[in-house]
Amino acid sequence: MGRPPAKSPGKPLAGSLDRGLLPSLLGYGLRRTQSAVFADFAATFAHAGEALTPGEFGLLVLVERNAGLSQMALARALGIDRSTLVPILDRLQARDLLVRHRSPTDGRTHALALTPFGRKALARFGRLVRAHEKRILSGLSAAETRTLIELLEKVRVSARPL
Amino acid sequence: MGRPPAKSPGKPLAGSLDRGLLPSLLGYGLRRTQSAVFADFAATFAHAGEALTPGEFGLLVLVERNAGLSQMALARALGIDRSTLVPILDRLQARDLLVRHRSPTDGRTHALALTPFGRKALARFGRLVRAHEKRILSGLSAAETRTLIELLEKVRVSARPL
DNA sequence: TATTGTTATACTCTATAACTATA
DNA sequence: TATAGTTATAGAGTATAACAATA
Repeated sequence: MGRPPAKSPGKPLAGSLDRGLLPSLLGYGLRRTQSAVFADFAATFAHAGEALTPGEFGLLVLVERNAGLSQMALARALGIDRSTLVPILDRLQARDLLVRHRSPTDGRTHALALTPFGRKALARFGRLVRAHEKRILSGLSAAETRTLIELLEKVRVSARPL
Repeated sequence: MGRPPAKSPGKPLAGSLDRGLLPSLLGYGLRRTQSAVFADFAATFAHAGEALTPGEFGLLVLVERNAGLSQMALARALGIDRSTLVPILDRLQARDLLVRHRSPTDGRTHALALTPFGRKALARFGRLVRAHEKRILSGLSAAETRTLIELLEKVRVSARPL
């Protein structure tokens, strides 16, 4: 949930992957763009004295909107294994952003919820994410933004479902 | 260089990140699409009995096109630290895809090059990548593909240069 | 001194397998 | 038995710091 930024390529070597080689190299463009977007996300938070990864943000939003959900349900929604989720929740819980409550109805599950502090923090995080999104989309018109999101979605469904 | 696929989200919980929350959530769409594309890449290679990550493919192409380059130059081109590159090259060298030659002019550097076997393998890999790209772009017209790549590039330059 | 490659170390994300508690 | 959460373990990407060889 938050691989390090991987700085953008330095000097373009002969035959950089930028173009030429293959039909389109969408995969490569996607990776480069994502890397830049990730770096911008991190820089936005660092500049505000906050620390959060895009994955953590998504997780917190999910918990806020589905208070009481179980770790299994959350793991499924995030597309990760339940064991992968454990240390991530440990960290967020250690930061007092969320808590694991014992479910009264099913002793096996934990009911996840944001703490009051977590809710306040998430409101702050949301503002930062909005500023971040605004910046990375600053070169696109509203129509282009919609188009981009639509095209990404089309690609996503064409990629192997697995 | 090749983080595991991270399966696509399962059942949509209330308030999935899919829409609503923020202006556009381009970052989220980007991550999901990239994850799906990565999975398709892996599946394409696995189906052909080959194993390679997008990062390894990019590295091999760079070495093929810039035979003799140093590890520092390659690390810079890939945007990773030189120490990160070492185990990656170890692995590719162990697979006999590339070799580190001592540079005759500068004893500190290694001149990287593909092996004959590596060149043949890369030709095979290129065909698989083309098939993969064709599949993930199957839902887009040629014009849409161009548009997508252009818009991704625009986003990339808007994201913090860092 | 500065640079290159390597090693040691440390995170994080990812997974599988096995264990515990509960159903 | 089956499910939820945890732990143990392992592989890969990422980095920083220190070291040897070379410039």
